[in-house]
Amino acid sequence: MKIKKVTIADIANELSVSKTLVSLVLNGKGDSTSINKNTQQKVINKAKELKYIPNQVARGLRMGKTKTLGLLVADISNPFFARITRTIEHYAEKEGYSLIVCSSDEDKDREIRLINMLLNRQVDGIIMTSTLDNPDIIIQLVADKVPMVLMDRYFEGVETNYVGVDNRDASKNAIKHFIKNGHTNIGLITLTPGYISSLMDRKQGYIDAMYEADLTITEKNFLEIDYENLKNKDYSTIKSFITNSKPTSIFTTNNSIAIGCMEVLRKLKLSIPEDISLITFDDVELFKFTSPALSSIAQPIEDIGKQTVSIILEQLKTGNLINKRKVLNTKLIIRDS
Amino acid sequence: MKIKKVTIADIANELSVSKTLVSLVLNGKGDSTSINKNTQQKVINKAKELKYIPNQVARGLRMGKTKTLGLLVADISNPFFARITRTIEHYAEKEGYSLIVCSSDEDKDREIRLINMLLNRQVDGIIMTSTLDNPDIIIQLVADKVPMVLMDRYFEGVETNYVGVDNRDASKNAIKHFIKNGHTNIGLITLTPGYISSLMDRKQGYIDAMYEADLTITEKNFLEIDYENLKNKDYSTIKSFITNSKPTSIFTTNNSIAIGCMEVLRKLKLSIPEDISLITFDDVELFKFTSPALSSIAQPIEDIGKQTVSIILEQLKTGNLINKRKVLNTKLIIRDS
DNA sequence: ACACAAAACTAAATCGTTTTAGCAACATAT
DNA sequence: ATATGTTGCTAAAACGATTTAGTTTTGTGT
Repeated sequence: MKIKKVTIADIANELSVSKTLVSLVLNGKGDSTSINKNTQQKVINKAKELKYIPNQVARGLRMGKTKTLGLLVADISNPFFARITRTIEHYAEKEGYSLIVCSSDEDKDREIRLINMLLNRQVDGIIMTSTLDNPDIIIQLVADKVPMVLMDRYFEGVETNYVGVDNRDASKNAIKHFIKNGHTNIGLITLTPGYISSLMDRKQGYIDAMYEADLTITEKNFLEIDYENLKNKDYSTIKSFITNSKPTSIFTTNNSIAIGCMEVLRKLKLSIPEDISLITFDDVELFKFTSPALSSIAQPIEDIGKQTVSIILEQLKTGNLINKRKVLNTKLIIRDS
Repeated sequence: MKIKKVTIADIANELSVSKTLVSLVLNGKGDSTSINKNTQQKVINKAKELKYIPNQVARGLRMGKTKTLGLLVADISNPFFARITRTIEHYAEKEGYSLIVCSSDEDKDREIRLINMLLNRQVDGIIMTSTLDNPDIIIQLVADKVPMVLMDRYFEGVETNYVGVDNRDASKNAIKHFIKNGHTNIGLITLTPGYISSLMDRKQGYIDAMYEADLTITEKNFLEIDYENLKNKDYSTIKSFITNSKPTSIFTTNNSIAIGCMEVLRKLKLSIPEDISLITFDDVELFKFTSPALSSIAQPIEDIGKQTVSIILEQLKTGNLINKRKVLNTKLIIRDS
């Protein structure tokens, strides 16, 4: 049934040499351990002949490293995370690392399970966008010296690596753009788990801008929508928010909310930007082609991925935990909305 | 530097019992091997106390299975694959499987390297959208009894599992729609690696429809664009295709090409559908909101993922290779383009 | 008090690698 | 002739689990 796999022992037996020798040669340590060139070639040939495939699992057990990184995102099907994943894969691969990818679905318990799964699997490091409200587990990971980078979301007071953007400033600029264009009733729609740092900062940026412009903010300016509802495309709360608060402009804190918002506006036969203006965090390629083209805050996705990998690799190479914070720049793209 | 990890031996030592006992208890085999309830509880408590985390790598080595699946897609940042990945993750997780995700980038050599990487890592099975022109490696995998499912793309004459859609029929219907609306000069834009089955079938569906309607087809009806150019947003070939062939309608064989096409049409100041109609394979959520809303062929993404996992799990459970072909239905969504 | 079964537990092998510590043979230098 | 070094190789331990094939202890019936 199951085909017997070729091991180092098979090669050793066929050539009547020791496993040690085979291992040494196959790991390129033949020269430094003064193994006969001839013998080396024989081993290499035999390995090829038998189609030897090294067993990374055995290797991982012995060496205590798996050359695997855990990547925990909120939702891999969200284009923002999908694109980040692609760049992370790209840079990780260069150094021989593979990725175990998983989605927390913005569910705290699920995230904890997944972190444990990744630890079970002995990943060499974890990259994550955490949705936890309580960073105890993260603190534990730091204490256990697990190489880690928080992406997109950090925790106040937790000493670990972080790569993200200046959410507060970016949002502030977007809102200032609204204000400059004469808006005073500006709505903000964000996600319910109120403790996600990136989302909190985006909200704070909104508040900053409003405050600076001496505009009043009340509860009627804010809507928080459940991730679950968003996922199920249940946009009823958005609908009632818009009909009740009647904002002249809306800022959404991520791309999925923006899509929900467009859906609702269309249903309500409200047009953008005539009736309501819209700016959203996260740029998606197609926003350029939506009707109207959506204004958005673009994150430097390529760079986020690159920096993230670079930090985690530095930890893996040096063996020391480091504590870096990279705050990258966003770009406010004003289109027609 | 590196914190010593708690092993089964630590628990055994602290309680002065054997490793065997600990292992048995922790695997829920305590009752069936008649281990004292009291002892069992002690082991469980101690494991919790020491924060024992089972080492999946050691487990994988001993048991010969890693509870990991390899998922090889063309490009994880493409929404089509990102969404499929999400559903595969979902169904795989239910049975305790994690995913090593990687992107071939439509590059044959890269794909071969990635397949070997997955085998190295002893994944229990491989799900892939292969971009190979020569299926020798796939045939070898079948011979080696590696559990596998081809997704989206199959190989003629290779006896293995496949989950996908009826590309030929779906495309044919789309083209028929064009023809019904009076189009005779219908362009088709597809990807260069001409041997990807799904893309070939989509082209064939086009030919079928044209043939049935007695419309002539020449080379001027077709454009193949390099994946590399598409990735780099170099749309020059699309531009010259449109200006030279002057089609009144265009069928694109995937979502990225459609986006490139919209970009070019915009640059050429040609409007959809007045100057040129457009239908594309693959539906993306935002197509609903593009200007104009893009007509498309939607694949049953949820179902593709579900069936794929179900087939690979069946193989893993029974230990037998099976040979299933699931051809699912698409939906032609006619919007305004 | 003795046999016999059931309950409770364990030593050691195993999975496929890497690596430490060392052996044997031969060459070179003193 | 003896020490010293180099070349070429290997045995065995280790990584952390699971599992086979036991052994020992306890309980029950006669």
